[in-house]
Amino acid sequence: MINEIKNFKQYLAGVIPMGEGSFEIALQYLKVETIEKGEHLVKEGQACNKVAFISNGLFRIYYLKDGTEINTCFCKENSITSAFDSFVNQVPSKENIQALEDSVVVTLSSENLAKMVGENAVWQTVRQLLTEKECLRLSGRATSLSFEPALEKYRNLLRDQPEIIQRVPVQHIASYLGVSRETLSRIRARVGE
Amino acid sequence: MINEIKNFKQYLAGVIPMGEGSFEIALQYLKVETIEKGEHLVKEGQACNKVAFISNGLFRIYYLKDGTEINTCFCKENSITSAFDSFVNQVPSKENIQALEDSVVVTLSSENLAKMVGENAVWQTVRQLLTEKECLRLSGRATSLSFEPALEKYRNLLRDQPEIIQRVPVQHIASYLGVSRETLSRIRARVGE
DNA sequence: TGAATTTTGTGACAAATGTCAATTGAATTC
DNA sequence: GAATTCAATTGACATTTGTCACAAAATTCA
Repeated sequence: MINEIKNFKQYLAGVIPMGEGSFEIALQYLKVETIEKGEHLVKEGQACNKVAFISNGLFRIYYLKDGTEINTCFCKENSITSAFDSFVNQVPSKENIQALEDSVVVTLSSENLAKMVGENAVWQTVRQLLTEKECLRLSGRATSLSFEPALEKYRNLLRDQPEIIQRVPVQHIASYLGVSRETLSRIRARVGE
Repeated sequence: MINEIKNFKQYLAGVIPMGEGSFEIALQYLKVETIEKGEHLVKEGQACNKVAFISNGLFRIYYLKDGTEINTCFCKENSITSAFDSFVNQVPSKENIQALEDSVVVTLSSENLAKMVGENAVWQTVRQLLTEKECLRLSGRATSLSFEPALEKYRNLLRDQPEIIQRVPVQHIASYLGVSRETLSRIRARVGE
């Protein structure tokens, strides 16, 4: 089994204990893709009909508001990324997913996921758990966006996802936190980070 | 079948087509509760082990930050409310759910929901769909909190949930939008609403 | 390497929002 | 129905943040 698939298997094992053979159903459906820095995994307007497990690399999810990009999420190796609304409701995506580093992902189409759910109920549970995880992430994001002043938002990010600050250009972080680049610049100068 | 249960059945029919008899499994597990204005359905620190379908009335979900209440959601009749994190992960709730009007709800414990999933797979799908719905709601909330100036936040709320503005005290709306009461007051004066 | 481009940082100022205090208005209670 | 409490509004001012302009630094690419 190639490394990327192994990583995915291991990731799932951390989400739910899977009996022998449950994962093997997936093998025929999984696809390994290489995405270069700057390339898009999903573009606005496309239907995003897959989820991607990131074996290696880093992505950002963003959408356009009045012509400017607003980042909503950074996804790094050993996690799953997708344009959620598009994937779930089979509608064109409003979101873009772009690689911030050269990346390798394992993709699974919604169609094939549906087949897997039919073959083994554990995959339904996987789907449920991943959805719940996404809920918690979004809930945390909503909390950190409301009422926190810019400094605290930055500190929270520093606490919760310190790697992001190392690996993501400042302009993208600013947009993620909902502050201007300049404000974030000044905050960083003050924090001494 | 009493009215509240009927309402719940009808609500579910809108979420997923349920075959004859699928809903009837639930009857033995559902409980109808009356909550007076001001009372709490869930309090911080408790484990929230149930979801509640609101047949009648209105609730707010809020948490405490440095002693002040921050509202994260308003839930009205014909929708479902719960302290999501607590329900899913069986941990003490950080959220409070309080009735803003005299209300009647139909509750279902997580324990019983699990039983129902065992008896009929459609309930697993119900759970999945409701979780996805919650994701979309949270995603929308995160979007409206980030970068929108106060005026636009208010306009968006006016567009998306006009009833809330009629039925919820202004102070609670301000906290929901992430602005001070005073600022919201001034915005309302300007908008002429 | 060196030029061009992009990203980041800084200063000056304007706009938006928060805070505090006082007032008005509405709801509740006795 | 008057008194009391609570909620909402308004004014004055301080603080935060955004915007614009430009400089410095880093990165990209020929």
